[in-house]
Amino acid sequence: MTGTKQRILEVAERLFAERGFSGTSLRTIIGEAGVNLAAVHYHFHSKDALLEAVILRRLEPVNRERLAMLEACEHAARGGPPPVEDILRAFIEPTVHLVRDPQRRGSIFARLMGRLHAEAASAFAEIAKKHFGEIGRRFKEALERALPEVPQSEIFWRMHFAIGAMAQTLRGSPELEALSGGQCRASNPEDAVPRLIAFLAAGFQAPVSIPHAQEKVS
Amino acid sequence: MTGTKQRILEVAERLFAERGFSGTSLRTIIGEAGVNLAAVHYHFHSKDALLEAVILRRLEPVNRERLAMLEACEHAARGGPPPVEDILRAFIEPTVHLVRDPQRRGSIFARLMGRLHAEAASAFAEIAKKHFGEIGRRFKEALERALPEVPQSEIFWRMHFAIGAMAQTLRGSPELEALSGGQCRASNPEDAVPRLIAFLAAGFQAPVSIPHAQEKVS
DNA sequence: GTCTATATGGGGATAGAC
DNA sequence: GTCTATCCCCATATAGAC
Repeated sequence: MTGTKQRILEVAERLFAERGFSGTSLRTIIGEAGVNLAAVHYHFHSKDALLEAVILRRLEPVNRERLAMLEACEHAARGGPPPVEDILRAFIEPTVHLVRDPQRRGSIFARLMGRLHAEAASAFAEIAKKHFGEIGRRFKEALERALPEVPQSEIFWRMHFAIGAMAQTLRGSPELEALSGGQCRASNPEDAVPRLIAFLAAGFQAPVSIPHAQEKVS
Repeated sequence: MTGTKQRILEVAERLFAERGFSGTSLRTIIGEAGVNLAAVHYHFHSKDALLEAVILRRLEPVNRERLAMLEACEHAARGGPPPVEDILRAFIEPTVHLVRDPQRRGSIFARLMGRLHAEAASAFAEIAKKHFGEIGRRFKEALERALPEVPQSEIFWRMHFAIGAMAQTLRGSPELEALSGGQCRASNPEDAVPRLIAFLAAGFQAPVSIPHAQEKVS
């Protein structure tokens, strides 16, 4: 039966999300998945490759949907730049409302993404660089067109801040939820995403006060 | 000689920041510190306790300076609420321009804080909850006064986003720096902090569009 | 306070039978 | 494809001499 490979992927995804990559051992994974240790090395070749498989399984559809949403809102804008909110939504929503996933597995992967943004796992760093390059450029261009008054390098900074806020939201923050006394359950994407988009859109549109050397300002 | 304890603390801080907690072994630490393995267990009792010592050594002065800066800007506002920018600066700058540290050790700890915000290390979760509670409440109150038009629960959300953006900035992001072709070196606090504050201040002042149940709106 | 030596367990990976 | 058995190394932690 080849449910084995699937079960490994799903348990690994959950445990990596909960405990991090280096905090999760293959033996824990196989224990919860009820499979044999050798099966992991048979289906994937190493722990690093398992992580890569876990990520790619979700990231590729997410990135496809991101581009589709971006193109849709650009088309809707009929030549002009779409509103910043729409561009941000195209980037953020596919990560949360993951594909057409009946269970809540999407949010588990979202937590994994948020967590891996912070972890050292070199395997992830390469994957991120490889798969983020194209997406990043595409959204950067869209944001530049939508924000002609913001210099190019400042767009990078603000994308940086935005991704941090998004990653924090994806992974959740126990101490802040505790502080709010349950008023803000960041783990609930339906509550979080519209607020996040409003916050980030305002940030992107903030006036630029820091001098930027040798740049086209529009 | 008790340089041993110091050297362990400093090497551990750097390695935890670079590779994460579970990604760093005591053996790597003692190798770089040039001390004996048993010395770690003698001076600290366990790896968890070592992490706690590493964090507390920096976090307590940081939180003191945060409160001092907050009180200073509140005093300067003479009864009225201080500008949001000043409140944010009081929270962010002490993490970066750490105490009066001659070397660049401050930024190493900053990276550690950014990274640990994401890692599972239960030891850190407890420390964060304990030491963030007071600071969090204090800054939440200040932000509420400065933003009377923003409902209370929305303040929590925006603090959440802000801390995510701050943590990302503290820890740096190789893929974004690569994308920018070196235009935005997030690891350089002097460049990052003023931009981060401007971005976050705009986000905090964004108009509130999502309905908030049963709350004082001012 | 600092060392050597060692206890004890867990880690990723592989060979080879079935 | 799946299993058992095992290699080999690394992990945290401790005991006890100096």
